[in-house]
Amino acid sequence: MIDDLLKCDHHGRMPGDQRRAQILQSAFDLFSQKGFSGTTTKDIARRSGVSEAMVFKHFSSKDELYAAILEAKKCSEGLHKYPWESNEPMLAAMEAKDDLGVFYHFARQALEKHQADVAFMRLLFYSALEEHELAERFFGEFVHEIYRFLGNYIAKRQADGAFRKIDPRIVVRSFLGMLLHHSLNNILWDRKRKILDIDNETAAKSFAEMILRGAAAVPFTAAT
Amino acid sequence: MIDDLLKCDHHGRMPGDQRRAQILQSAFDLFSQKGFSGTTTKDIARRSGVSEAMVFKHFSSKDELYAAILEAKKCSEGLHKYPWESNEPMLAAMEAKDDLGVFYHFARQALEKHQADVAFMRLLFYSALEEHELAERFFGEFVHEIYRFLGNYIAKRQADGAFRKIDPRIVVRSFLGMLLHHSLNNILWDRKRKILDIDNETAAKSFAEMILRGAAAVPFTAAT
DNA sequence: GCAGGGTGAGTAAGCACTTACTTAATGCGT
DNA sequence: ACGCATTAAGTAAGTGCTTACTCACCCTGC
Repeated sequence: MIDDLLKCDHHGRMPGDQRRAQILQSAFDLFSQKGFSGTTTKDIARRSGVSEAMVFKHFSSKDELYAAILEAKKCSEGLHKYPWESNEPMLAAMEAKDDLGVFYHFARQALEKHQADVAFMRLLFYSALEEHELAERFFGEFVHEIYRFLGNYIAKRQADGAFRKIDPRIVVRSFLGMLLHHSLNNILWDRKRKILDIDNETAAKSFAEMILRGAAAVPFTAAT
Repeated sequence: MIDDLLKCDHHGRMPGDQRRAQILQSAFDLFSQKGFSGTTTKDIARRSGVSEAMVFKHFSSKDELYAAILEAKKCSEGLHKYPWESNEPMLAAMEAKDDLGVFYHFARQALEKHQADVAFMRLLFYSALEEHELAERFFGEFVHEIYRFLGNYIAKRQADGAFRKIDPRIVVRSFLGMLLHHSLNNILWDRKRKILDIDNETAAKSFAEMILRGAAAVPFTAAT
């Protein structure tokens, strides 16, 4: 996640930066599993293979450790921050006004990301419930930008006459709802996929088609 | 919630049942605010206006207190458990094969319930993250039943030729996604309604129309 | 030889939970 | 209507353990 080099379960000494990253990673794993108040600094130390004192040599408090995780995540996300960054197929579809393609590739990227980063999703949920200000800001900025970006595209396509008259933010909310709820089911409530077991491609395709039919001005006919 | 009589901040003695209910309510409020491990038995006692020992006279452990909350909720929900119980307009719409009415009244009831019971929603989220077995069972049964009920209706309407060929569970997932995500925004991430501020009627209407256009066999035309 | 990674053994406060005890209500026989 | 036993509501002050956090002091590789 943060740094793959730290995987070596090195018994002896370790450069400071590397040990710091390892502690960060251990804390991340544990916070995402058991929440902030459900995780002890002793647990974090044990998982990092060091004494508790080392944790406090790198981070002055448990709270600071939490803040450092979010800071690290914010940076490490980098180019992959939004589902349209480094998503060439989606940007190409936007250019070509291929609405189904736009929604499909957006959905695909989002679902893959949720699946690849279950721990981070859990952490975000915990911090939303615990009302950690940093997480709230993180989520606020991120979601706001998605509404802006997708909303703009929808408004433009409404002007083209492709989409019916409806508040674009409602379309975005519906679409994100499908994606997030699907991921939430897979992460939290139905991890065994007992209710619905479909792969990301099928899900992305279904949700894209659903939202497109839902928002289209003229009856939509599937390519297949 | 559990019992309104307990509102009296009665300084002196109180009948056992009443005090028990009061402690249950305090614990419910605190668990939903700060999670299970974020809440102390001392907090619960203070909020109930009694000593910690009283908490343990009524409930043998913190875990049992948690279980008692879920048990109490399970019963108190009663007739209002599912969004179609005591929802005459929706059942009437089903009878009349008024698909828009079915989705609208379902959505309306669900959104109202989420809004009225924010604390319970938070508690369910916490317990999903904390993987409390009782909460998982609670959620599993509930969601499973919703998929069965709505899925059946959709399958029947597919047989009528009203809905296109698509796995009904995907339609249900899309629809529940819209509703839950909308409530989640209002409860957790966008409590100030900065991104999207619409009332439940508008939301229910929009989502119902969206899912119906998304799933309909023939192009849907709105009544308005 | 010394900077910096690393620790063992703390500390004070907080945790879930218990014990030994006091106080207020409720019968109930006379 | 009274005294008195019984019971239930309530608590102060613990129990042993865990928590976040500290400090004095080792090593070891360069």
